[in-house]
Amino acid sequence: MSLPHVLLGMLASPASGYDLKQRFGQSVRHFWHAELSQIYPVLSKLEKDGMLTSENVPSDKGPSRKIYSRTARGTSSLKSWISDGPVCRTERLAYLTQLFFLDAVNMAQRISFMENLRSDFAERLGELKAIEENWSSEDPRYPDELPDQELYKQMTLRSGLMKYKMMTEWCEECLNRMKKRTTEA
Amino acid sequence: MSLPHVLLGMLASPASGYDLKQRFGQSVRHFWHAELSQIYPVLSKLEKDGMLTSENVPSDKGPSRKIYSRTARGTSSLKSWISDGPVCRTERLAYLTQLFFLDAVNMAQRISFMENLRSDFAERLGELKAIEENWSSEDPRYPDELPDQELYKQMTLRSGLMKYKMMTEWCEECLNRMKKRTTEA
DNA sequence: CATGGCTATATAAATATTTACATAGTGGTT
DNA sequence: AACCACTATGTAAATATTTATATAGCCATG
Repeated sequence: MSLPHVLLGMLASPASGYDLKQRFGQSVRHFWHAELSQIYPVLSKLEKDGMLTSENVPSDKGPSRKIYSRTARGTSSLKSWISDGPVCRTERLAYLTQLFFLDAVNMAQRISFMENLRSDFAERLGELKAIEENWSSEDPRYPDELPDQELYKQMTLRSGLMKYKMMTEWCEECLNRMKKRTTEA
Repeated sequence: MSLPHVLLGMLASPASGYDLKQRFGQSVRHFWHAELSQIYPVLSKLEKDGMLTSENVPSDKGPSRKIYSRTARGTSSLKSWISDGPVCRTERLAYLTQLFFLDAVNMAQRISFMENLRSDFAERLGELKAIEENWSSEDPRYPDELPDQELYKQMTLRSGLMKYKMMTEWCEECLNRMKKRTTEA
């Protein structure tokens, strides 16, 4: 699977499991997600395998935090995962499957399904736009003069922006085609 | 999970597990995939739950086939899955994660990664175009006069065509930006 | 007639993922 | 003081998924 490598990648700077989960909720959200109950055991295993080291840091708020750092071996594992080439064709888009069989329900439900889908895409687009606006206003180098470290993150963001814009428009188009049918019938 | 519902949806006409796997390899490929070893137990369970019935049909080629048919209860389960609204935000795109951390490897590997990604998208786009050409040449109603049963399948196909076209162009753009940097440096 | 490939079904073992639960301190509200 | 929300780490149980293996007949190729 990819989660160990995702965590290794996100540990460019030291962080706890809880921190990593927070990071999932931000820029990474549109292409990966994981629960804390999955993250913790994976971090333990990575430490056991010598990919990470950990340090207990007392916290002023709540229990002490277990901060993980990437080892040279962890970095090398990340590199070879990327060097092995892109991991594709493992996508599972449940909403497209639902659409594929949408004729199973009545027209009101079809319209409602598509409207909900459009809302979801629009919401995600908004989230990514907010990230972009924030980033570009804080860094005058955005997007073309960014250092390498950030360039690829910007490309990832851009793919998300393009995708959700396209999918929102596609939903609109589908809705128009559907509504045209109901008025004609 | 969604696999039971995906199988229920694909069983609009009776089929064996092997047949269903073949169907995964066609139009459904760009948004879902499953192994036979996962399909067989799910079919068994669906039968146990009264969603499907099965019939053993002797075959002229190889062992006898177990043909599943959807029951009224199976159809109703499919309907309620769709009525519950779109299942979103469960995507895991490993290749975008790899890109996100692409600065971990050297420039030659970065270029190679992106070229492989572009090839993969281009290949998928080709597959979907072939499906579309085949379909539109066989059915003069394509795409706007299609019956409801096929309209939503066409919309799904269209979203795939748009997506892979966009992603291929995006890869090209990324490669140009990357190459511009190497020549400038 | 041995080898490999295709159709076809299925189990076993390993791994990945989700959902529910357990624990524990801090700070605020009712 | 009871309750809730938030930070923080984790375990347990259930479920989902992949990879490897087993079986078995049919057909073509050498």
